[in-house]
Amino acid sequence: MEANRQIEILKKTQLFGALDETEMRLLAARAGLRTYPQGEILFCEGESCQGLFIVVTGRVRIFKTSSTGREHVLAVEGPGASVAELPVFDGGVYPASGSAMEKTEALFLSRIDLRALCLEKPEVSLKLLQVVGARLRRLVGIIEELSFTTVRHRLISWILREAKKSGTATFALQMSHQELAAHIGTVRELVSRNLTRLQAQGFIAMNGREITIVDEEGLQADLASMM
Amino acid sequence: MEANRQIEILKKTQLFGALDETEMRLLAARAGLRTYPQGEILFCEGESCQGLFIVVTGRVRIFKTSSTGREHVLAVEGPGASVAELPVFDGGVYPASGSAMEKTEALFLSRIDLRALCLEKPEVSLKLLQVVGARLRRLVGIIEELSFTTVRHRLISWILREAKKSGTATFALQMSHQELAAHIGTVRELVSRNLTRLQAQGFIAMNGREITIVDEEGLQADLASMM
DNA sequence: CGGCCAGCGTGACTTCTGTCACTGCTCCCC
DNA sequence: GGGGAGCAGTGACAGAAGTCACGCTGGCCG
Repeated sequence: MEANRQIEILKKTQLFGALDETEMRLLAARAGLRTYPQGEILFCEGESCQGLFIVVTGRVRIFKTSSTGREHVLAVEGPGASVAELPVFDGGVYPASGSAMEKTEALFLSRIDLRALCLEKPEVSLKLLQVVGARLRRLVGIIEELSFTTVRHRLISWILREAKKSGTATFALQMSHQELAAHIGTVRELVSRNLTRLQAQGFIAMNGREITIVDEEGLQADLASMM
Repeated sequence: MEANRQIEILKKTQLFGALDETEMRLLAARAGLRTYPQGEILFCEGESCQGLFIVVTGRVRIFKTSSTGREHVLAVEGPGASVAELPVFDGGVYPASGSAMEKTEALFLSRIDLRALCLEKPEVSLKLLQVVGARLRRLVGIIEELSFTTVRHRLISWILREAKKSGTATFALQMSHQELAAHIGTVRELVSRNLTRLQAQGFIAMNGREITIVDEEGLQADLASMM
């Protein structure tokens, strides 16, 4: 049953997990499941927002594109997360674009339905505020990094974060330098050069697509000294 | 009557303007009016959020500080605006600091009260989402500028925005170069140099603290060519 | 009136950034 | 096995960004 599957999905989302069965059914009836092949655009910067997406499977990359074609990734959202929450309130345009990093299924909820739900179930609004708040925090963090630090610093931060995420000192670089560059707000060449330099300085070791942190304290110290 | 004055104030805010008299009274009873002299800190980056501020008079400057002391202004909010909306949802920390740019009065609402209000009056949540959404848009805009453009570009954008705001080609620079630098994410010296250069190139004319746009199209063209 | 101080303008540098161009490498598909 | 396509490393630059150091000015206060 399509509807039952959707309800299962909805239960796992931060936004709607707390709704009761009846609400859930109503919501599922309104939501449309869409499938996007890898690389497909879900929504485009500048387009008018029509609704919100809930990622079911796959991952969605939220990014800005410059007029020269450079990209800056603002966030990557996986299953259970919502994307493009803005439309609930104003009917403005999407501030960034979203694309599927792999084959992705997403539920689409129109702003009209969502708005109605918010008015009926105030908890949903609060959850939404929570999600948007987290997003706001992340954006402020990005601004801080861009405004006050160098590419090297951002790269080190990224490496440390990634290692922490994996739980060990060694982790696999799962993306191309190009993509990593888009994450930390620079270009491919600088990622390449800075990685090489960190390796030459004995802070990290690289083996194919694997990065090992050799001297974590050194990296930390480097971060501190650059500030 | 203090309470009546507060109600007058609340009526003019985006957030609570639509509430009825009863609600308004309740809210006013809960809110605390605080006064801050010029330069005083309302809240500090990293402190745990306890509530939201409504600016009554004066202006509040929202900014990030780097460890070297550089600052980046994220927003300036005047009467009727709310500041630090985050606490409604999570009890996390303030992502940035807020200070009074001049003598400022602000109403403080605790997160508990606000949360209760949101649950009771879903419209308030929607308004909040609208405000937070606008903030989100602005932050994404800042990231875009920082990530893709130069100081010169940001300065030109700022000048064009400022002129538009004033409605004429001439407007007064109401802040020091230092402060302007904090707005566009750079340092004093670069503001000074770039202003001089724009003047030398005949795009703008400066007379004391007054800036006149001489060649708006030239500026626009410059923006376009840099991208 | 003299001194002080914040704010501005600038020169001299250093370091960072981003671009271009070219070279390999590897994987994949005919 | 032979091309390609896509990614990665690197040298060479040009221009931008930020730092330091100074000198100047105008306003304010004692």
